[in-house]
Amino acid sequence: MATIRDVAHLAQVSVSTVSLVLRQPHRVSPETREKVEKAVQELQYQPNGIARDLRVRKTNTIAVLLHNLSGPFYSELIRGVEEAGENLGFTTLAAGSSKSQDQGSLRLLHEGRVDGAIVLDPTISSPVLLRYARKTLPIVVLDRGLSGTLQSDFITAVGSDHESGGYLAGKHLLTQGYRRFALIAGPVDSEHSHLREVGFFRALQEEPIDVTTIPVVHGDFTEIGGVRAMTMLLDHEWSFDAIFCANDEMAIGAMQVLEERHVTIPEQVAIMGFDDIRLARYVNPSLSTIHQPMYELGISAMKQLSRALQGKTLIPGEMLPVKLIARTSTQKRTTKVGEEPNVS
Amino acid sequence: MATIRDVAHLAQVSVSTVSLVLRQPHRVSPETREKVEKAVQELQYQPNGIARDLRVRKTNTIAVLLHNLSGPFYSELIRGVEEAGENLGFTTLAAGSSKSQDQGSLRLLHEGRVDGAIVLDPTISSPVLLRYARKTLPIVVLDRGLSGTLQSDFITAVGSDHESGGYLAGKHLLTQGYRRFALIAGPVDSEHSHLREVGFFRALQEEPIDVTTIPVVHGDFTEIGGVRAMTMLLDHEWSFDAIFCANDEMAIGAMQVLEERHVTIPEQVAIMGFDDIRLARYVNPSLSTIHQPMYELGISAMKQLSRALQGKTLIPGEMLPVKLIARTSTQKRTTKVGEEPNVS
DNA sequence: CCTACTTATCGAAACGTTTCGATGCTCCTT
DNA sequence: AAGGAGCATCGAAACGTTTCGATAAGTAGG
Repeated sequence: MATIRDVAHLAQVSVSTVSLVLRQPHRVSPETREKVEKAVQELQYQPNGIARDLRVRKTNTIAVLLHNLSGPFYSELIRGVEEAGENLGFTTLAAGSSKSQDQGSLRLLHEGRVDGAIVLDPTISSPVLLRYARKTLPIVVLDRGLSGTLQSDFITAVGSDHESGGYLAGKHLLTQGYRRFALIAGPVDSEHSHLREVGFFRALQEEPIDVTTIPVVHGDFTEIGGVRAMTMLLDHEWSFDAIFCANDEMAIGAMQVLEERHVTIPEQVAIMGFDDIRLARYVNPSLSTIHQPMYELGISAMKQLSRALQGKTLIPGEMLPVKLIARTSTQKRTTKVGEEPNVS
Repeated sequence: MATIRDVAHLAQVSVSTVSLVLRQPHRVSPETREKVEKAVQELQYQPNGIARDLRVRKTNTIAVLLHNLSGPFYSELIRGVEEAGENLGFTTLAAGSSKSQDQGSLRLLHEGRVDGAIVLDPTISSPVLLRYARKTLPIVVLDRGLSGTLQSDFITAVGSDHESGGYLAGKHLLTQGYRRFALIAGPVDSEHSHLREVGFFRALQEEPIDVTTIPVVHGDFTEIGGVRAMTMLLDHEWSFDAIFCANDEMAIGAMQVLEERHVTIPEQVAIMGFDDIRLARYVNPSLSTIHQPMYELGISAMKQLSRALQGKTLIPGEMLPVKLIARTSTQKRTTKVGEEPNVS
């Protein structure tokens, strides 16, 4: 690889002049500029970004840390980050996180290879993030909780309004005429699941419905977890006419069990998910759910980061609105189904 | 941020000694080692990766270039790359590619920020890649063609065996008893689609079946493209009892049209896709397809890269076997359907 | 014609590491 | 006791840029 020195030599000028031509062409006379440009061409010179970064102490790069790059769930979100980043002049890197700290994505942070980070990986603990965050490395956590209070001025969260989502789900099921509910929640320690549950119950209580009689079983956010949860619910002969699942994956698992047991959806039981993953539209019946504004979340996160890098103060914790997506799994009950819609 | 100089100062040793402690601890006496380690702790010293990279002219980082990070299709593949990379001591970065060349992912390549690249993005042209590839920056293209002959020793391809995939699909439909075929291909310039088609026809000719009478319509690999293609096929009143689609997305689009028109699958028409995307298992009826070994492809690509970086020569063009996934969309025809399975 | 200002170019320092060869020491061998 | 080997430590150069202050040359004003 040719260096700036080689170019300078070939063009018979100093190294600094070459640099000047590259960065502020107007400051150099047309003749020398041309000489230099010719040399650059001839040598196919490409400035070394690493050297540049070292010198200017800035990389114009931000990292997106994912649990694994596998999540189809996050694709829209990343697209938002990337697009906003491009407009703002940043290169976006995505990295999955590996177990060891000295390798993989965390290396990007502590070795100063990026100017900022957007963290989606729930397996990276808040204390760890807190340790890395600093003026020259602001961090935005996205779609995940930030357990404990945040001491740092250089870290913030953006996410969607899970509580409202739960509320929307509850309201929807109520207006559709359902009255006897069951809940398949996420892991107990999932803040998101908890918020969705809280919102859901808030809606029911407005009716009012006695929420203490509603069975709640905790799944693990996976399809198979949904299968297990639903099986349990059914085996214990709980009665209900609508199920709210804390995410779509579990809802889909639950639907499979219902189908096997010849329980019709939505006639006998309505089912509602959360997230609006792609699959939701395609399962049979199509799954009603709550849509999170993934793309907008990405944009928003990137903007926050950019603000922070300009030295502005971070906005503490942004929350974006979600949207109800009504599909057939919660279609209004036909009156012919002979069950009284009574409370509890 | 503390630098190595600060550490040296605090520990009362030279800079080089600190470096030695960090890289080859055994070469320094226990006493000084301890002094240095204490200073490192106290200052929370983290070596600057950029400076290190500049000095040693190596980044231990490889880039995965995607068209957009959105592809759920590629998640398994990236997982393979990442895992293999981790074992080999590389950090993996994924980057979507943007339009401008000076920004985004290509910057990683020409500015020397990575030691190698795995390219999945079909929008990056082969000449461009050819220009970047060199001894110190080997490139592996994955799951995409490499148009034209390859002059470079530093670039290679790994992909799956699309021709065999097509063949497998053809064979499968034949053994299931189908005899009158139609084809929904990809874009005309898609090498993959072409290979799949070739393989498919090879299978049919073994029967033998006169392939010249088989209608082929070109889609664009999208769901909506599948809808259009299927509509066309139906409107022109072609008769067929099985359709091979060059990918699952289009197959799913096609299925929607069939359902609307009350054509039953697989009784009246069987349908077969390619790729085995997640959705394939969930559509109704579930879609028979050809599975590509995405994870293995990722592993393989990473290994190639690692070989190249060790100065070994690249293996020219690896091709991994695919697998038939038979589901209900091609279920064996029941004999009661009164159509003679005649040739042509 | 001298001074003051502007413009074009340059040299050198700096960014934070790693690594090579040099410098002392200590200890062993003969 | 002299010489050599081996070890611990160090100084300095190098990686490839950018940028600051200096210098030289040219221009304008009085």
